[in-house]
Amino acid sequence: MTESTKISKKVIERLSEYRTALDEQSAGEQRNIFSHELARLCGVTAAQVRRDLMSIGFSGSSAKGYDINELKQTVSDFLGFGEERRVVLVGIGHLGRALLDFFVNRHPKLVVCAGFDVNEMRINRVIHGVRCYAVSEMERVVAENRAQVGIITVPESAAQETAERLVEAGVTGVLNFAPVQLRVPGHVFVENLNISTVLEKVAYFAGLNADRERVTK
Amino acid sequence: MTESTKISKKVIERLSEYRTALDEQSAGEQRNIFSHELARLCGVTAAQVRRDLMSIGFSGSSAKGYDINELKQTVSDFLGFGEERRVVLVGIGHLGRALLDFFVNRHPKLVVCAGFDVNEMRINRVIHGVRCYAVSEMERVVAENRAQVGIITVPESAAQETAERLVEAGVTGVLNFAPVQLRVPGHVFVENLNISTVLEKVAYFAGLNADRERVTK
DNA sequence: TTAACGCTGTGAATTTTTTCACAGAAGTTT
DNA sequence: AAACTTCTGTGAAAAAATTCACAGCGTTAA
Ligand SMILES: NC(=O)c1ccc[n+]([C@@H]2O[C@H](COP(=O)([O-])OP(=O)(O)OC[C@H]3O[C@@H](n4cnc5c(N)ncnc54)[C@H](O)[C@@H]3O)[C@@H](O)[C@H]2O)c1
Ligand SMILES: NC(=O)c1ccc[n+]([C@@H]2O[C@H](COP(=O)([O-])OP(=O)(O)OC[C@H]3O[C@@H](n4cnc5c(N)ncnc54)[C@H](O)[C@@H]3O)[C@@H](O)[C@H]2O)c1
Repeated sequence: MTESTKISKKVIERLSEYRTALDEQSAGEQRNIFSHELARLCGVTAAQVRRDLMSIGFSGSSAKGYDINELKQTVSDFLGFGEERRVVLVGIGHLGRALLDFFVNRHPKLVVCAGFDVNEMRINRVIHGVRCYAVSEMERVVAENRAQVGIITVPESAAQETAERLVEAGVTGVLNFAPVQLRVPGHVFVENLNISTVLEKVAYFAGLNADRERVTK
Repeated sequence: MTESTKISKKVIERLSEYRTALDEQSAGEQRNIFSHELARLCGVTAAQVRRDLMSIGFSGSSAKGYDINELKQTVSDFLGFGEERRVVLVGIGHLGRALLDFFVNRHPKLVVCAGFDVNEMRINRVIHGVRCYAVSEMERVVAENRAQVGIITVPESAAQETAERLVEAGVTGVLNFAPVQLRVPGHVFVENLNISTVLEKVAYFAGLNADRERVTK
């Protein structure tokens, strides 16, 4: 094991955002960036940026700030983008297809290498550039591709069994869009992304704000 | 103002999850639920459930736990689902259509009442049951519907202007899927949901886990 | 050469979030 | 009716995340 101190989910998320922001900037001619500039791009504080970069041992100069290319490289390496990471997607429905369309050829290091579905209509076709298979082939295809990440966009009722199959096939990280709590072995990382929950949260605060406006006026 | 103490985003998110979990349970005949049961359904601790419910002033009985119906009602009311909340969606592309399909008639109190796009092909049509308009009609339609929430699924380059239009039209909460930091007035709540970031996070931890497995074995 | 500036890196303080741990309630058993 | 059991509600402790605040450095200006 190479790692010294464990780094939290929150920090990883922000590092990913820093990298994305820098990528978008990179068309520009700017070679360096200050913590407060990066902070503004990502909607966090300058101190937070410095802390996060400190936590991965990256440092800049007080006069110039951070070297953009070096920083991108360091963060990419840290996130494990030194080599391609393979991702598979299960459930090629509305959301699954949107994600395929979005990720294919978009990300340099995360490549969606296969899709799976139970629907005959989807099987053995290439959708948005990704070959789709029957779920019965999952074990083989995941292994052949050495895929570590699985995206679950199947109906809620099929999510648990899908997770189990993915784990069985060798996946160690799952991004789950179905609104269920998956039960997986301890060595598997699961992130549940429940879009309804997020929307309900937005609605709640939208309501508070609307009320406040009404009162204030 | 009615509110006593402010409740954090995290708590709101979990409350939403509790409600969802209970809804799914509700087919069952169980009338009461213990904190540890609800906790398990939602992947949190029992203490957390009790704390969260305490924070909205809901209490159960030590013998029976919480009354499911009462709890659903209380949480729903707290989240502002006493009345219908109107939502509009801008950018009827791949992701936008998936979301329309998903939310329409799915949520009892969050109703997507209109969609907007610049593409002629989408305008003045009904997609997944939702009427779609030209963005030039946003002000009128949002006002007529008293929509408080806007979902942004336009390309990154159009996200900021879309946000401004939405806010102008009266929206006080925005769920933004474009990977940019929106600048909005202080009375508007913005939640950025960057799916790439989430996937990168999953990939990172999947990598760690895969490494660990390899070492352990 | 000296002074001034604006930044980074980072202990320390603060705030936020989570967990602990237990008194007291309500039911059950003996 | 006493002894158990198992839960909730909640102070208090602990842990995690964020912010403060400033020494020290490289750069520029005079
Ligand atoms: N569409 C959205 O915007 C959205 C938003 C939030 C959450 N979700 C969640 O994402 C999931 C998918 O949503 P959707 O709208 O794309 O649904 P969908 O019905 O359009 O697609 C589901 C797909 O999964 C396939 N499928 C069913 N069982 C399967 C199995 N056992 N193995 C493999 N594939 C299987 C179906 O054939 C179908 O193609 C659901 O759990 C939903 O709750 C969707
Ligand atoms: N598809 C996904 O799974 C996915 C995942 C993560 C993030 N996103 C983000 O969501 C956004 C949309 O993604 P998509 O895949 O649906 O893209 P898309 O190109 O399929 O859809 C974009 C839609 O927005 C419309 N549009 C463009 N400019 C507009 C404007 N000014 N006003 C109103 N409508 C406008 C287009 O006509 C099109 O219908 C992008 O910002 C993308 O980065 C998408």
